[in-house]
Amino acid sequence: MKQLRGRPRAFDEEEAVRLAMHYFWEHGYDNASLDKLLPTMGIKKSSFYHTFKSKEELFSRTLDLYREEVLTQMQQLKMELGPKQALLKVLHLTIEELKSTGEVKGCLVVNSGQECYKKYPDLSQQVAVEYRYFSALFTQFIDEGKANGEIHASLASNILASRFLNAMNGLLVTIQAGVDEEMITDIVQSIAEIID
Amino acid sequence: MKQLRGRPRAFDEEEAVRLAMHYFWEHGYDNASLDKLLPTMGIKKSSFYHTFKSKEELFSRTLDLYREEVLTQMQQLKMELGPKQALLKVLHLTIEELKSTGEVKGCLVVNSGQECYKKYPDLSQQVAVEYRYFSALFTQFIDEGKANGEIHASLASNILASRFLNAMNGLLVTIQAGVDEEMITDIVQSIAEIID
DNA sequence: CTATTTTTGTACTATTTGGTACATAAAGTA
DNA sequence: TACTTTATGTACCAAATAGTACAAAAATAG
Repeated sequence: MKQLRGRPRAFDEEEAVRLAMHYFWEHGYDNASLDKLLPTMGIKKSSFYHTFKSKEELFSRTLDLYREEVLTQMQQLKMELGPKQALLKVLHLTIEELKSTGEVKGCLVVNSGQECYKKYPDLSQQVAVEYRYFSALFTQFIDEGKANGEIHASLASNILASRFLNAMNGLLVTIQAGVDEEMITDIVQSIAEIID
Repeated sequence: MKQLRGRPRAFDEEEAVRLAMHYFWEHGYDNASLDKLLPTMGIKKSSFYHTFKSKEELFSRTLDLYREEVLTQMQQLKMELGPKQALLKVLHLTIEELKSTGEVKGCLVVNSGQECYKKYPDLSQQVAVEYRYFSALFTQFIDEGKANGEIHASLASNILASRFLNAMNGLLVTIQAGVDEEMITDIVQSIAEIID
């Protein structure tokens, strides 16, 4: 699968997408202008448009990459901590980030869901797809937690997963609305109890 | 308090702010360009900058107006339905909107919290202020519901209010992420139970 | 060495953005 | 009527935006 003809590419495509992903994650889609994105990716405009069709196409790839990476990391956490503690770890990572940096980036997929809603139908639809991956994994983890004996909640696992995800989504919004840390701590506790 | 000198204003300032509020609510702050906002408000650029300092200043006024209007409407609902049912009505309005229009505008203050976070510090701070008004009213309603005997939850009212608000924030995000209506219905039910 | 193919660097473009300049219109005041 | 004050209409502007044009560079194939 080696290069046959023409000038060889001077950058790693996958790595460029990864760098873009982090920039989008930090700044959002619209707010990530190409003029700042391209230096971050370490390539020039001509290379960009030669490799990627458009800004939207690049963003679409970062959404896929993000979902892949998060899912992989969660599987890793599950191996280390078990399914229930893995879910709780994801929850706690948010407030650890808040306490250490004073800010919170949130979830790229969830953020994009809000930013793209009613504005970028294609991206919006992709967000729905990516979200279902998270939902499915959370459901699976909860199932395993029940089998484990770690989770005692009686409701269906997919119901518990959607409630857990919903409350976590709210948590990000609530933090961004500037609610006191004390309240945040209580909310986190109440979210954890969903999968008790 | 009548006009003394100079050409009289040809538009109603309060009404212009209200029209702007609805446009911002529908399209978001950044996405509401002056070129579309001004026709909506029914005024020209010169009048706009003569009356309002800047786009940001106008938006600040719409945030205040929005909070005032929502709080007034909630007081009205409380008089009609009592405190607990008023809170539940606010919750249900979201899915009624979703079912009738297929979309959801959300809460202007909450939406702005996310859009302005890390980008417009002044607006972000104002959002935190407005949010506290909501939080305080929700707390008060829950207090009254307890006194009423309608609400039996044992936790402190401000805790319940923040959990209720948090879950409602999540609901908007979850809807925008494209989750099935079946799940949404369950989530709504679980939110209602917070103030049972 | 020449031709072909692919990538890259530089310059440009058309549109949209929030905001200004400035003359004119419409009122009150002397 | 002349003067002052406030509001409006039209034209403009500088910056930023995503995306293009095109020639030069760097590789392989013959």
